[in-house]
Amino acid sequence: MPVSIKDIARLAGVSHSTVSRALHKSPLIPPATAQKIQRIAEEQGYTASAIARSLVTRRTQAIGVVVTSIADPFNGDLVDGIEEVANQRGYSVILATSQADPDRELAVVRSCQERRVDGILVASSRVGALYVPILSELDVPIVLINNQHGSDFAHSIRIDNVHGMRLATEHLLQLGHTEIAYVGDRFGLHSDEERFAGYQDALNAGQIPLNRRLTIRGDGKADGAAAALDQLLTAPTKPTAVASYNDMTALGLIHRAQELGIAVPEELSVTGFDDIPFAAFTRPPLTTIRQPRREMGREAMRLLFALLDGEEAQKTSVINGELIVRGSTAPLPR
Amino acid sequence: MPVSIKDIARLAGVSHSTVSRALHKSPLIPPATAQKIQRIAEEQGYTASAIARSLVTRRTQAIGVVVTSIADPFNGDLVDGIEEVANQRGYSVILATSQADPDRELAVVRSCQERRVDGILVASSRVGALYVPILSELDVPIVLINNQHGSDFAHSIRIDNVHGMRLATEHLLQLGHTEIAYVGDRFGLHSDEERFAGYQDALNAGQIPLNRRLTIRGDGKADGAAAALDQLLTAPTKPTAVASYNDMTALGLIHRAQELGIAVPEELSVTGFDDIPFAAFTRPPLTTIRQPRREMGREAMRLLFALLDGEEAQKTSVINGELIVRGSTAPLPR
DNA sequence: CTGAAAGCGCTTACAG
DNA sequence: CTGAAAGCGCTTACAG
Repeated sequence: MPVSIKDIARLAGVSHSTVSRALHKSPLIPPATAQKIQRIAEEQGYTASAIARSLVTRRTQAIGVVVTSIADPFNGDLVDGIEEVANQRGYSVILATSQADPDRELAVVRSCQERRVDGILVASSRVGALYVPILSELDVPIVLINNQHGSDFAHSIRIDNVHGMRLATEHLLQLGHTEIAYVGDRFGLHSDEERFAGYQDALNAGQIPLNRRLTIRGDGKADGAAAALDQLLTAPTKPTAVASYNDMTALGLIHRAQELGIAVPEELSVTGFDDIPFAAFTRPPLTTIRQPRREMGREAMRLLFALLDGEEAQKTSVINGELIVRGSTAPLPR
Repeated sequence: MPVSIKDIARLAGVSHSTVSRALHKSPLIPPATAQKIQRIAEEQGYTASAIARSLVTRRTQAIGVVVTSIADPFNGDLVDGIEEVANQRGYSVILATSQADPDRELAVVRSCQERRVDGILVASSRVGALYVPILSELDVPIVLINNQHGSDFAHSIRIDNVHGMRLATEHLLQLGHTEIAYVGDRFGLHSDEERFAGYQDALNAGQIPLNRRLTIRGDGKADGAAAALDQLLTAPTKPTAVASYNDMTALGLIHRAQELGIAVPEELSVTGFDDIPFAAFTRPPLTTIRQPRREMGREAMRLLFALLDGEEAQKTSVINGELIVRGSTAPLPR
């Protein structure tokens, strides 16, 4: 239905090869001819078919981005950064959600392949270690962002979880806390293991023995955190501070504490991880570890472009988080 | 580079037509042959080229989605709903951001056209009335979501802004407030005009005269809201309640009020609009008008599919928001 | 400077 | 059941 190069050729009385050249501003075509052809194309509302072009150039100028959910504000920022640098080079983004389901992740990666995207970006990849080879064997370049399987995958960029949680825990130690709890995510999440390791590191460095009763699992969301706090309060020694796996957990903790009449930060200091957009607006505003999401998106896209350009790119780049001190933490009252 | 139908044909000793048929499970091909071909395809890691297929079928099974910014949680939910129903029918989503810039919006729509998407969804379209014809003349079906030009565009789905803000204002009136301020967005936003109209409607119905000193502009964000509150407090009659254009404005208002030692909701009731994910987590939690974002995304996608299926679809569907009463509003103390 | 030709990887009527 | 042929809309060497 849309007008093609042939229609224009007929109208202009030239061959379609000439039209193609004129539209590409080929130096071979004299300006007069080129302008005439361009005018006709304009009049006819011609829009080149990227599909046809891709078939011959073997480039789609499109990259596939797979995230767990686009509704997650974390991914929103990430994709924004990706889009920004993709657009600078005229690339489009094909978005797909994995729903944090490994099978679906593989399926959407496959769909990206069918569309012949030039490269793929996967955030929070959850395919099990068994499937990692499948990803590696794709003949399209792929880079992972904060992947959840520990494996040192082909190319990836990730936040330094150990370092970040150590920062948060050290902050709590410096405030004088010693009974510091850790509320994690569900079992098996690589990032949770790493953050827990950072928590342990800081405790060790501070000569504080690890108290298993103060280590507990949430679910990465507010609800799980509320339940975790209830459980935490049954421990013989009450924590005066808690380092949370992420901001949503911290928010749930604070919410529940307030319901129980426990003042934050006066009676309980709480740290988060992520620095989601609302962390600054909660009451009290959240002390947390900022992940430079947008920048991570940009960086991942740059890495992918480097790969596409055939450059020798580093395999993994690790990004540091930053401690943002706000109002949810306070010195231990003595 | 990827293996093609021809490679498989050679390996299987058949023509590429037969391979094509076998891979599509055509009833023409006997099971034995089909299985053999499928096995070879599997072994060779064959992935069909959607590009080549699209060229002949004239369908890409892709739809273009243009939003102002994907980092905006509002759009995140919307896109999630879109993706959900798109995926059910095997469609992919090509995402593009307009940055709320009309020129860029037109550019990305054009890029979607080049990619020969089967349809286009545009959220919060901001192209001026002058450009609306350009959108209407596309030969690809397009549906708009909450478009910002008042024009009754081809096909669209939108929240009923007048109704929503009337709901919020009526709620305030019922609590006994009479000095109710309105803090809007910047000048010229269609949705702001509509919400303001809803505010006026409720006031009229309640026999409350409109007080211009209580009508003020924010910028749709927390910062602008803080400034707006400062200005509001210089008015001769202080408001006891304020209806805000959106949640971010309400949050900024509450934040600033608390800084100034004004208790919310005891001394000042505040309503929002949108019901962003965090509205339930602020202190006090926000009374607001919920926009069913995900459902709106689903509905828009369904409308687009109806168009693609050649069905007679309604032109505009208007969705009602819902009043969610939480803690930021209280009866006027007497 | 310009056109005819080949080809990108498929689908699908048309013959057999 | 199967293959040869045409064609989707382009790009680009190859001749002239």
